[in-house]
Amino acid sequence: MSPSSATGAGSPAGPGPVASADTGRVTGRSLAKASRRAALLSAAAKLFAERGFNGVSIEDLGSAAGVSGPAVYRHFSSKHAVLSALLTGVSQDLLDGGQAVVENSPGPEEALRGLIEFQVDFALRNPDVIRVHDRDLDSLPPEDSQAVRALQRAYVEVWVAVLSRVLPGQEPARLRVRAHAAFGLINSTPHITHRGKPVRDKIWRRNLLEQMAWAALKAE
Amino acid sequence: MSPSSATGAGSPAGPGPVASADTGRVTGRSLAKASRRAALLSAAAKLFAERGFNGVSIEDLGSAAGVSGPAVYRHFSSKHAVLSALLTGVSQDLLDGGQAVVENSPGPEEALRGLIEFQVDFALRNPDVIRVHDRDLDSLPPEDSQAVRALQRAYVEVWVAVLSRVLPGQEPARLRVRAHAAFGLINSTPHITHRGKPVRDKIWRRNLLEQMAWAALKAE
DNA sequence: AATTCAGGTTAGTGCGCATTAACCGAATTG
DNA sequence: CAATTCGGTTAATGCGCACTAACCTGAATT
Repeated sequence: MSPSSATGAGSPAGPGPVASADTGRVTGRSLAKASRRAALLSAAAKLFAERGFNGVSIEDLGSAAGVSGPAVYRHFSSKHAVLSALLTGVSQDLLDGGQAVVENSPGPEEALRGLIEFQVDFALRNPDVIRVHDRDLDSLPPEDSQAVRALQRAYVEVWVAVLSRVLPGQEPARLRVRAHAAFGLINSTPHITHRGKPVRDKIWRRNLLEQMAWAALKAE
Repeated sequence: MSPSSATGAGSPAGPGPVASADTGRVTGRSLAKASRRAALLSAAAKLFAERGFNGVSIEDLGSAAGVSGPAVYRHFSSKHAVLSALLTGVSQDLLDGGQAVVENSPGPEEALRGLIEFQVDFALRNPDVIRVHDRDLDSLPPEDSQAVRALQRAYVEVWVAVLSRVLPGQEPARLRVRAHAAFGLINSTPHITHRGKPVRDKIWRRNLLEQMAWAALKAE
């Protein structure tokens, strides 16, 4: 439910997870702060997914995390910064995870399988974040959204690199369309999910999506 | 570029395209009015796609259609009504088109092929509307969005009915996931499209998406 | 123990923007 | 050729909401 990493980007550049601002000490306060931050991001994922970025007020956000209103500004410099942190975190996780999958795979076919499984797993586990990402990325001020887009592009290129070894001789542009199509296919389930209820983890759904993605990517 | 039908829903229930409100006469004014309305819907599709429903003001909308500000209220009862008309129109078009395709097909395989081609064609021609539909459907007040969702569901059921003849014996729930996945795949291209520029109609793109969709739907 | 500081709180404040009011001139109508 | 209706205009109006101010309290630091 909660985004796994989602560090950085709250204050200008967080020195590391869980540490007091000036001294590097790990105090009781810094722990509390970190968990507040996490709670805020988690609430944000849920609320933004349900009602959209503009449908959620700072007050909503705060009280969903147990504090109320402007306390949010002790953790994020603006409402946009919350969204930014959320999307940056998730994009980074995807990129890291994708790279790890490829590195640990003996060959391109296995890598592609691994990427598919990874993406399906991610989409089924975090439908909220997927939805927010699809819908509200453009709500960010350009400079913020560029960072997210850069991560996104890098992730796509991970896929394209693998695809170019599985389907040698295909133009990169074609491969990029293939990758995007696969994302669209795999990420389609959040649209079925009815308003925020966690998708019950039917295994057949996971398998079906994997089969379809594989078939689509290898088509022709 | 402009949505094809998109009648109805402006005033409570438009009696028919292009006719003076009270008398059924086709006067010069009613023509002008109809074209204003069309211009507004077209502008709305473009602007909403670029900036999102909440990123577009009534003023923006009006001036993009050559009139300014509150004149919009002479054609739509509210900003939401504009979005509603847009999405209702497009959903109706899809449903009608899908049903027509199925009716004119000799058998299930041809019907499925036809549906795929129809959807790909639509997605490549109207990326704006696809994007608005994906992103801003939840910005509507519940009673409006239900109408759109109903049309959407009906369209999905057209696909499911065809799929159940192509893949006999599969549970409807599985087929529904397949249909949604196919939509996700096919509708993925608007996400590549860079900010409103019309997608140059590369044929290979169309063919590739059709191949992938077909492969995905028949997978396993 | 005295001091600092960080995270909360509750009141503003100000702006953007949807919607409404009041008014106009030209097409439609009888 | 009056009377009317309609689509347009510009000027309020009012609300929702992001953000700021001022203040409070208790943990961290010394």
